[in-house]
Amino acid sequence: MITIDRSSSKPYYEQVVFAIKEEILQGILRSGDKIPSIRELAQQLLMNPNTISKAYKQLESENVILTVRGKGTFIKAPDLSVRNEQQIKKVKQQFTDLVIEARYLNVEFDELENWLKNTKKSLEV
Amino acid sequence: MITIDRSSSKPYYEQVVFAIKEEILQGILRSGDKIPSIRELAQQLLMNPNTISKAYKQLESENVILTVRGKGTFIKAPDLSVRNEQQIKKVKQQFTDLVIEARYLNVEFDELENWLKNTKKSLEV
Amino acid sequence: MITIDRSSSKPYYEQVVFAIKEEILQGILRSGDKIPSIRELAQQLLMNPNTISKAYKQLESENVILTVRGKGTFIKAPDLSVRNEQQIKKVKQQFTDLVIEARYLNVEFDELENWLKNTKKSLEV
Amino acid sequence: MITIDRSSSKPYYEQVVFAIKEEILQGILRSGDKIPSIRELAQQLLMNPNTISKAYKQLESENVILTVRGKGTFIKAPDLSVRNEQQIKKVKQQFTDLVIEARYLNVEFDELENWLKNTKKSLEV
DNA sequence: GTGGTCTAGACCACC
DNA sequence: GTGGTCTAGACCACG
Repeated sequence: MITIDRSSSKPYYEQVVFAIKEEILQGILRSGDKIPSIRELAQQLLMNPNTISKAYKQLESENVILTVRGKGTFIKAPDLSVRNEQQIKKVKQQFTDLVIEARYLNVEFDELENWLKNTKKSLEV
Repeated sequence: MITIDRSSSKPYYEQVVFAIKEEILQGILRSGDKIPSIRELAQQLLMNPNTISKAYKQLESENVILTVRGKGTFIKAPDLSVRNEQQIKKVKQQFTDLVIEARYLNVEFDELENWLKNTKKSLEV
Repeated sequence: MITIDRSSSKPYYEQVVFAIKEEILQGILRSGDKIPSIRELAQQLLMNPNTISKAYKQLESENVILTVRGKGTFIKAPDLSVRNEQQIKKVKQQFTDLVIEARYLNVEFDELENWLKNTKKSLEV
Repeated sequence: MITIDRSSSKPYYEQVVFAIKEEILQGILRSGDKIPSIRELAQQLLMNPNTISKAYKQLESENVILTVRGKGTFIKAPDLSVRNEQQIKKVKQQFTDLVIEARYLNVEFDELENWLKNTKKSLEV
């Protein structure tokens, strides 16, 4: 179940994109599953359809979902053989930045490793 | 030496904040060291003094630097005894989100651990 | 209603910060209330939007208000369980200094107690 | 013994003014006592003579000290019969502002009364 | 419509 | 010389 944090500084549409990806990784959504239409999800989350539309467009451009006219929107099987190295580089940069930020807040590397392990566990289906 | 990525979407002033923190963690800047004046750094980075000022103000509010009137700005010894748990919580959330993002890009957990280790190494003084 | 003392040496943006806090303590503003947009308040007080923005940013960093994108700015419920002892120490120092200053102006302690009591009354909702 | 907090945002000269007043209230300095010359105090506090000069000038304008050419500078007996109501009004405003600030930091009125009492005690000669 | 960022240029207090 | 404040005006992302 997607929930939107309206007080977060993260754009709503990014939160939606992220939530879908998370549910896929958790196995809640699987390849081929149908996801709600833009209007449905907008109504469900009390959001503007434009916002959901933007999220779905981004998910499409990232090859996460597929929209079939007249049928609906479906989860696509992730292509494990291809890696978007450019994207990964970005994420890596953000990762490093975040580690530095955490270190500056007196978070030890051991603690960071724990964070990583816990996230790993939470994604095991 | 601070460099600004003008094509990044990260605000300039945040990049400056981050760069200073990084240099401190790397041991390049040490407690008591003088950092360039607002005007100096602005000229050096070809930026507006207001932008640098914003960065310095944030660093001061985060207790990273100390401003002494007419003398300049100095690195402050981080208070290792205090942990801002509220801030840490935020960073942890970002960390978890980033891990999920990375996993979706087919980055294995082993690779993430390597990123962590490498960052650790780069910060060893 | 916020009024700015343009002859005061206190920065405008601090006066705004202070005025908002005062209205909250007086019960004029309550948790969840919407406050004017930056542009609105700027126009109303005949000030530059940047100045109001600075005030709002400080209020947000102090956890007094909450900014919701495209919706506006709202009063946040103060977290009564957390005390920022570092900040309190600063205020205590200022308080003590001010008492000494007052004593030097021949203000008796009884009078100071009255000031305190009157302020208390004015904040009783 | 005067000490200057070089990391404070309070101007040095104001700190000097304040310190002299405090010593008078504490009974360390009494009416007629000779205080160091500008040069002496500047050397002692490792400060620029201009700064001390500014402080002394302000103290003179506030009728706290008296400079006798060729003799030195002396503490003046405070005139208890006259009250500078304008100054007091200013201080009262600052006082009220500070109380509001403290209240916002979850400092109860009882605690503020204690601060007041403790300051009173510390000034009893 | 909202707030966030950045630039440019001005003035001020402090040292 | 230093940093702090304020104004003016521009552009952008988000909803």
